Order: sequence, then C-alpha cells, then structure tokens
Amino acid sequence: MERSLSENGSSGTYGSSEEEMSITKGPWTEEEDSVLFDYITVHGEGHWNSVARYTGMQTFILRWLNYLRPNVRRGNITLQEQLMILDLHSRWGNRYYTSSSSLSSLVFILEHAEHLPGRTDNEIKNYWRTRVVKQAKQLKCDVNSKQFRDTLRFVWMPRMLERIQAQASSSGQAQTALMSNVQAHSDPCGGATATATASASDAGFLSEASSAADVHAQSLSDSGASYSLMGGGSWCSHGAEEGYGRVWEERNNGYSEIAGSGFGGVDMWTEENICFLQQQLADDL
DNA sequence: AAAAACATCAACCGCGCAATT
DNA sequence: AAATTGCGCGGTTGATGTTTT
Repeated sequence: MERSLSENGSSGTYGSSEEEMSITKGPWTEEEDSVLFDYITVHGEGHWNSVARYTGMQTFILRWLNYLRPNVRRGNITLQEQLMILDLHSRWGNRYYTSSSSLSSLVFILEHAEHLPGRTDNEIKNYWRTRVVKQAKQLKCDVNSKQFRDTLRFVWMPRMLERIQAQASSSGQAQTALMSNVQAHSDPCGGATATATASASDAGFLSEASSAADVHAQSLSDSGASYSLMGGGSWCSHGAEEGYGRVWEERNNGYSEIAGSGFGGVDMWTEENICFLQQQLADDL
C-alpha cells in the first residue's frame, strides 16, 4: 500500500510530488486502518499538529476523525439528532469560515451533548444534502429560501417532535422529559413562541401545526423570535448567537434525556410527510 | 433472477479566509 | 502592504448497498 506514515519530521509521505504520483485512492483496507490506528495510539492525536501541514495528511486525519476514532457513530441518525441538525442549521446555516456558525461548530455541539457524541461533519453534511436538500428540490423549493426555512422550523420540526413524543409514549420512555419540554409556554423575551401540541392526534396535529405555522411563520420570523424546541427553560433568540451557550446548556438537558432513551432511525421523509410539506408550502404562496 | 435505477456515504477536491513572513 | 502558506470549509464524486422493474 502506498498510504504510509513515518516517524521522522516530514512524516506525511504524501508530501513529495514523486510519492503523490503513486498515492493509493479509494476505500481503506483493514490493514491500512490498523496501521493508522496503531500510529495514533502511539503518537496521539496531538501529533497531527506537526505533520498536518503536509499535503495528503488530511486524508489520514479525515479517516481517523470520520471512521477510526473511538466513539464515532455512523448511520442511523435518530429523530432527535435530525431535529438537532435542523434546529441548529435553521439558526446558523452552513456559512463558511466563521468559528461559531459552521457545520463543524454544529458537530462540536453534537459531540459535547452528552448523549449525542461522535457524529461527524461529513455525516451531518450528507444528511443535509441527501435528505433535506433533495426533498427541497422535489418540492421545487429553494432550500435556502425563507419559505422553506420557515416551513421547516414551524411545521416540520414540530412534526418531528410529535413523532418523537409518539415513540416515547409507545415505548414508555422519556415521557416525563418530553411532556415537560414539549408544551406551550410563554416567551420571556416578549414574543410569541411556536409550540408543538404533544397530545394532538395526527390528524389534529396537522391542522394545529398548519395554523400554528401560518401564524408563527408570519409573525415570528421577521422579528427574530424562534420556534422553541426544548423548553425546560424557555428561550428566545434575537440574532443567532446571542446567549447561545447558556441556552444550549439549558436545552441540552432536554435533548439528553430524550436521546438517552435510545429510539431512532425513523424516516421522517415519508410520502405522507412530504405531501404534507408540499401542502404547507403551497398554502404559503 | 437479473438488470436498472436510486440512495447513501466515505473519500477526495478545490476555494477562499486567516495567519505568517 | 503584498505575497505566500496553511487550514477549514462546503461541494462533488464514485463505490457500494438497496430497491424496483
């Protein structure tokens, strides 16, 4: 194999043009993974700093971060994680190169949420692109449009929350956490707060969510108020980053309890749900 | 049962900002 | 102040797996 790591200073052997000519591409073999794993075990992750400057080292780093690193989780993104992704993305988007607003920051947050460790940027990105962006295209809607974002925030996310709650009910898990988190509450910032009605039947929920979406999408999005996902301590956002650390800490308690309950892997992008989304988008026009 | 179409995800690429010289 | 280098990011590709015809 041509991928190699060596001890001496210019260790990333991808560095020289000669060697780059013979770089192996494509899927990693078990043997390669094993070599890389051993290397990190011996040298530690900190060693990246001294070798990462060499072209191609990025390949090793990515393999480690996205695959080999302990606690990395792959596949089967839970509803809770999907909800988090949508929530955070609605707040921060996927803007470039700022320390507080990128997908990597999102990963950072996921990793520091006690019960949602190990999701990688690649995975989140893939979810966003293969699911969300794809559905937006199917709906003939610009994923970055205000209309789509509002629909996600005020219709889709409450619907996901509803599903999570339904799962919790059926499994008898996390009921307390959800019931305390998913309920109407006043917004101390003075604005209205969109809420999912946890006890609604599906049909009932649809109409309630619809009207809620209509009202809130109109009345809230311009003012900067946000749909409140988890509201142990209710919160509002006037500008994306303001007070986020504190808010996250409070909200994360809710996430953690629910995420810890262990259900997930539910596909929200069913025909029924997409039709529903389509209806919402049509109504907004 | 086989082929085609589609979906997913790991891996790689290249751009542009930030830091350094 | 300008040029260079490094780094982090989102975008894209291609392999693989799954579903549909």
